[in-house]
Amino acid sequence: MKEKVQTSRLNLRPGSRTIDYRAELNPAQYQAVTTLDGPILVIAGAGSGKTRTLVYRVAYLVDQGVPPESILLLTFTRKAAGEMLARAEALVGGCTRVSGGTFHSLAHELLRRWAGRLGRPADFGVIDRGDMEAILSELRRQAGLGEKDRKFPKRRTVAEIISKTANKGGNLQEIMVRDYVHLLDYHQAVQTLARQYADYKQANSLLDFDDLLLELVRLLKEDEASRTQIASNYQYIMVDEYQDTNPVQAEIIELLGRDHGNVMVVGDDAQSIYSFRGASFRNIMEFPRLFPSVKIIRLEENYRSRQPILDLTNFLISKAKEKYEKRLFTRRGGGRRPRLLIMATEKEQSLFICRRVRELTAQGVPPERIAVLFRASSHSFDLEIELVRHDIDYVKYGGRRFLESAHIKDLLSILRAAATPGDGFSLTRSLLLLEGIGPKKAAEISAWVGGRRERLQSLQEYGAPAKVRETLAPLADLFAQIGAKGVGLQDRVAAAWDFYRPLMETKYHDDYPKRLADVTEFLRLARNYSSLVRFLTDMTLEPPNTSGSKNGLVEPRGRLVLSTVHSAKGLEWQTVFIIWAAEGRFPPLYALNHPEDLDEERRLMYVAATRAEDDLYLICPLEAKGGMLAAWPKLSRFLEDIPPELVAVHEDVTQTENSRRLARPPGPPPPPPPDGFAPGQRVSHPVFGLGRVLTQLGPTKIKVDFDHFGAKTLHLDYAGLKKA
DNA sequence: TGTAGAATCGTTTTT
DNA sequence: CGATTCTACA
Repeated sequence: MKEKVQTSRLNLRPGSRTIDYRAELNPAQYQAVTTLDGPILVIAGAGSGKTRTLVYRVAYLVDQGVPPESILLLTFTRKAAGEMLARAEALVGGCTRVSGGTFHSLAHELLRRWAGRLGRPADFGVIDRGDMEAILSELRRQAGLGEKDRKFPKRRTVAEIISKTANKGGNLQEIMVRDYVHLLDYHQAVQTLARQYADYKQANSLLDFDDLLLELVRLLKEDEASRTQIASNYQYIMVDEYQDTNPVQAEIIELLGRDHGNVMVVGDDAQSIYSFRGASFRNIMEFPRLFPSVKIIRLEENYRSRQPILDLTNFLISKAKEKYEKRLFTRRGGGRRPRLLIMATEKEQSLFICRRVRELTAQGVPPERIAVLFRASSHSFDLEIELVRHDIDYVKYGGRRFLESAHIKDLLSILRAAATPGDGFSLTRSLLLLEGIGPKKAAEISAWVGGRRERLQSLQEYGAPAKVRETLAPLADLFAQIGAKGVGLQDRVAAAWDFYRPLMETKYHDDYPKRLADVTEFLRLARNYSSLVRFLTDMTLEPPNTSGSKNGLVEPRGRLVLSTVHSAKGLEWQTVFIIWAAEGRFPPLYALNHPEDLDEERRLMYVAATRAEDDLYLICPLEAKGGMLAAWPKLSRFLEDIPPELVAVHEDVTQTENSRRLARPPGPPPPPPPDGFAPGQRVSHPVFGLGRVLTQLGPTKIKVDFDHFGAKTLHLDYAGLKKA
């Protein structure tokens, strides 16, 4: 069969080193590694050697004579895949191939090969969330929906609703009733946009991330012959980070594994942090329903962190409302208690980290063994400024990515338009680059092309004044050049760049050099590929998150690591700083009202804290800033009730001023005491906006129902509440 | 009418 | 910094 999927290549040569499985693994790990038949569910705690177990299992299976290409290894993130590859190579090395990658890359590859069975073209384009949002706002503009209506749902929210509907298989209205009650007025409009979006994808041969998985399920379900044939390629299926999968992914696993049941999934319910895209830790508990003969193995020994860190993380997670009991322990003795630092300002926080990183590296700790973690990528902006000023080199994971920059999107859209003539979306974007062509003409021309390759390559024949034809000619030539047979990928990419370079020079004159560096990186990445389509889809499905990446992971050698908590999943460092552990940031403001969201935020804090091996710093600047924080600056609720013996408050940074601030929250200067508010009175709050007074609970306490944040109890001295 | 450029706004997390 | 909205001009 030629339908093997080889998205990532795991290079292994068992025998290049003798592995003594029994000695190198603990009994539970050993059992997981060596069980050959039937489904296995591994419930594992943080730092328990999950990846190690999977890697050893691959080696073991190969030792047992299982052909490596019939082992399918699936992970949720490309980072996890990269990590696994790296460890596997460290373990053995060699050149054996294992099938695998992310669910999305698997789906993409299978769909391309089997597109005919679904009656769709094999050269569909794949669009990411940014593309989806761009399409939605264009559709909204065209339909003239909610013009000048400031309350109209943002394109991001519309995209979210549509994606949730796809993932949960429910209907759009139900989803909106449950999660977007405040937008229910717009339900008709959203419904319309959803329909138009579906039509748009159909017309332009596009699939979004959700479609990839859903279409694969459709293929496997509707065509039993295809399913058996595809499934027979994989004798063993292994899934890492199973708590991050959604029901659609679970279905894929079931469909691929049901013939033999040799499916092993590994996960930790306490680390489920992707519910916003339909993942649920409940999936783990659903697994035995999919595979009733499952064997359940628990890995509870932690090999990463020292006991004082585990004491704290055990406490953190014990407060979660819903969880499966698990108590991690370690044999790693000694270690210091995690330190909790309250600072007056963000600046102090940044300076403290610079100073401490300097000290640590002076003591011989490699910078790449130190990480600073935060809830949202913007939280590190000030720190980044200070790091540059202190000449401390760093890499940053998460946040704005390479592909989101306009210049890379431009270049990519030219290549995509040329490679997939049906992709009118990319064609439109390419056309917009040309002088004198705006949204109207671009849409017109794109419609005229209508997916026909001949027309794409002779754009100048589009009936229009000579001036427009003149503008179009170079682009048509370029498409012809890229689309020509027998041209190598490098030449195609180079041609696109030759075309775009002068445009970029004028369009982004100010920061041309900075963007040029990105393009150079883009060209370098292209050198690893020989097929244009392959390159383009990898750019969408597994984009590098910054320059200098390998396996989607930046080599941090010699550099401090900055990361969002989401991107830190699965990684570990000797020393970890968690910054902005403050109400309104971690947990973020928008989570304060939803208990389920708060539970996920708590797990997020748990994931962050469990990344630390030896030392953990929790830092909270008591500074209200830009309306990001709660009513007044306050330590994160997750850390507030920690028993004092579990953390150390570091004295030399908690200066007198800070102690005073701690004793009484500072907040904005208290407004003159209002005369009192009557129930029903409309009020406005600096952070929560408009609302209606419910009851006054006492001289300083009042309960207000905010339009966008629900009911809240406020302290009148601090809240800055005004009559509206 | 449609395009280009200036001013303003807002910013979770990810496949 | 990118998206959106506003304004000037062809």
